[in-house]
Amino acid sequence: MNYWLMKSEPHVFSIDDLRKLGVDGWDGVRNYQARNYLRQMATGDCSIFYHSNARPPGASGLCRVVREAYPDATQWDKHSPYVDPKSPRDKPRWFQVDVAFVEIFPHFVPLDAIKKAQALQDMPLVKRGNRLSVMPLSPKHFRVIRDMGRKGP
DNA sequence: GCCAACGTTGGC
DNA sequence: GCCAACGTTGGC
Repeated sequence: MNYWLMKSEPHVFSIDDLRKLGVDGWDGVRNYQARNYLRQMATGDCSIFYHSNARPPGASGLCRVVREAYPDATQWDKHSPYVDPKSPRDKPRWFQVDVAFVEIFPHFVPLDAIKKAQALQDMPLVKRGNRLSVMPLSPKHFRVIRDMGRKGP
């Protein structure tokens, strides 16, 4: 069982949107390293749902991988903002997984609090210049953020 | 293969 | 809106 953190801009897709849908495809990832992480995900893996470009940014809840990586159809959709005309049909560049809603944290965990938590100092998220939208978490980091979200400060 | 120009991310 | 830190692109 692996743990992840996945970023979404809540004005595009929020944890509340996922709650309403139950399950949704995590498409639109257009960074090779993030794509590689998507391909490492296994059914049952748990992920922190992180709200980026928000006020404040932070961890809003949990989701779970329910379908492993398969080609992201938006790469061939001319009308999609995520279209990639150079991606070959027979050798797709971009992949997505499907995730299911698990929970919304009763206590949203702002980035600020993540930065202040002693146990989270070595997380990739708080390292300078990290812009990855999908990243692995250690079990400890996952647990600490989850517990902050459930119990509050 | 180098690297300048350009585009994107995302916190502030 | 600003800008640091990247990643990507394309000319050479």
